[in-house]
Amino acid sequence: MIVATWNVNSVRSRLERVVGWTERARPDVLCLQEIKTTDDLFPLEPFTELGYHAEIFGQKTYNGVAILSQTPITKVVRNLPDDPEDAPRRLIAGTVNKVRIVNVYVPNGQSPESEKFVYKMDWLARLRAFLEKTAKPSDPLLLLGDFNIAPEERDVRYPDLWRGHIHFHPKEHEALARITSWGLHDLLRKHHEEGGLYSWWDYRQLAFQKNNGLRIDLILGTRKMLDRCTGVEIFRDERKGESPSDHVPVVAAIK
DNA sequence: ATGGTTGCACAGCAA
Repeated sequence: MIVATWNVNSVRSRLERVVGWTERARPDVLCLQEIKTTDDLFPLEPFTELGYHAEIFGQKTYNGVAILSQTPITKVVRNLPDDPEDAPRRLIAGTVNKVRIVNVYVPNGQSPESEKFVYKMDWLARLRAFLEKTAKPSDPLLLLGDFNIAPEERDVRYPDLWRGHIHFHPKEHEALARITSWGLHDLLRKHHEEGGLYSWWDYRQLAFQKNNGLRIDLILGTRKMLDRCTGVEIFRDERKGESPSDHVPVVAAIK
């Protein structure tokens, strides 16, 4: 089973690219973040033509997540249990081929001094509680998406410049460690020890041309998933060409 | 340190 995550930064403005990549890569499961559309305006047809089922959890203008799958998606959950009805739409979970898929778009946090950073920390704590409450570390479970956190120095091109800012802040690392300590492993690190593997480059300051990147799009898995994982790849080329997302797809193969 | 770019939606926010 091929499982992919991609923050597409608007599925409607990026439709041709997203459909084109999906057609070539043919993931069994594709988790999208920042679809930036309400459910009724999600461009479903090109995906159903490719044979995908879809569970969408969108909103106007911002955020929004979706799971596309070549096999049916069951037991769908939208947002965290303690989220109010009008909370930003950042989480959708479902079961595909007996694997629990938890697709997240973690809050950006804006800056470590902002209220939004407090919200990011709280959201991550509630995500940890959600895992505890709804799953077991012995389950076949993947937690994947845009974490807006680069785990380690080797995941950041210029760690000394990023340290203490959002995406590479000690408090974020604590919050992420709380989540992984529940029983999750960074699947990419089973197969790749090296640095320089990034999934996001800012649109500004020619960040991609200078390779000022971060690995903030992660595929975490329970022990069973770690054992079944046969490879993880980052599709760096999707940052090139006409109107790319600022993120690229990350893909895990699960036997 | 600041401001750089993109999307949505048509000003200014979020990232």
